[in-house]
Amino acid sequence: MKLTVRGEYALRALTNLGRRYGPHVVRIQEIADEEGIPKRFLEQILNDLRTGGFVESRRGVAGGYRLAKSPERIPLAAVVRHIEGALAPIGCVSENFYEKCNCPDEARCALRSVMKEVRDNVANLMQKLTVAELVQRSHQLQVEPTTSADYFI
Amino acid sequence: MKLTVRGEYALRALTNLGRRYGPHVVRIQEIADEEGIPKRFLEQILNDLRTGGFVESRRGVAGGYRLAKSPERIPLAAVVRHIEGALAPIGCVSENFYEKCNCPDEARCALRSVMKEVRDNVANLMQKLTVAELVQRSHQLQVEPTTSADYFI
DNA sequence: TAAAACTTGATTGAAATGGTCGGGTATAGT
DNA sequence: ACTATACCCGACCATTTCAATCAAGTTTTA
Repeated sequence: MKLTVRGEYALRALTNLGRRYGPHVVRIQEIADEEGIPKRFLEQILNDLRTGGFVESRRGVAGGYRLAKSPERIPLAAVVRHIEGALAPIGCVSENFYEKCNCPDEARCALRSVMKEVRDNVANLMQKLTVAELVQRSHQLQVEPTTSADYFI
Repeated sequence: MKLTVRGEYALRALTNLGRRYGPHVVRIQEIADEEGIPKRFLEQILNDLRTGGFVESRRGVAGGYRLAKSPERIPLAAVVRHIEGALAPIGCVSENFYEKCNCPDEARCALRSVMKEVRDNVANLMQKLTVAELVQRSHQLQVEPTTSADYFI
C-alpha cells in the first residue's frame, strides 16, 4: 500500500513549484537542493511530470520548470496515477489500470467487491486533495507547526 | 498503492476458511485448488498467517487449517499489516511501521500532513472491514451476482 | 560561441516479488 | 511399530522493480 520514493519526490517537487507558482521558472538544481532530492533523479521525475501535463519547462540557460496549471487544478490522484500507476489495491478494481485477477468469476468475487470500496475511498479522497492543499498546509505549518492534537492551553 | 499477490492470496485463503468456519480443519491442497493458488506458495502464506494468530493448524494425516478467531474479529487491516507491512502511503505517517522520511522537518512537512489523512482513511475503513464481511459478500454474490448499479427493473 | 540547463536513453546495483525445492516433524490409521 | 499424509521450516532462484547514475544530446541566453 506504499508510495514509491519516486512518487514522494514528485509530490514534493510539485509542492515546491506550487509555493512559487507564477510565470517564472525554477531550476532543477534549486528544487533538488531545497527538497533533498538527487538532481539526476529529479530530472527524470520532472520530465515525467511534464509528459503528464503537470509541469512545463523552459530550456536553455535561463531554463527551469513551473506548474502547467494552477495548483488547485492538480489533484494528487492524477499525479500518483501518472507516476505510480493504479490507486486500487488490486488490479481488477482499478478504473484506470484494470487487469484481470486470479479469481474464476470476477462478478462473484467477494474480495473484489470489498477492495472496490477501498479503492473508491482512496480515489475520492486523493481527487479532492490538490497541490493547492499541499501549498496551503506548507504555509500554515511554517507558522504553526503543532498539530491540533498537541495543542492545548 | 497496490497489494502484493501474497496479500491477495492471504485474504482469499481467509475468506475460504471463513466460509467453512467451525471446529474442523481444511487441507492446504483443498484451499489451493479452490482458490487457484500454487500449493507450495499457499503453504508459506498460511504459515505466516498462523504466526500472526489469524489461523491455527493441525498437523498429521488429518491435518489442515482453520480460523483462530471468529471471522468478525479479523479486520483486513490487521491481516494486511501482518503480511505486507504498513498501510500508510509513506513511512513517516505509519503508526505501526514508522520510518523517518526525507524531509528536513517532519512537523512542518505538508506532504506528511496530507498523507496522514489518507492513511487514517484507509486504516479506518480496513479496520471496519473484516473476514466476516468477505464471507457475507461471498454468499450474497453467489445468489445475486449483479451489482447494485446494474440492478434495475 | 561558450556555458547553462533541460532531454533522452542506457545502465547499474540492490531489493522485492512470486514462486519452487528438499527435507523435517507430527499424527491417524492399520 | 509402521507408513502414509499433511503441516513445518529454511534455503534457493528467476524475474521485475526501484532508486539512482551516466553519457551524450539539444536548446537557449549572454
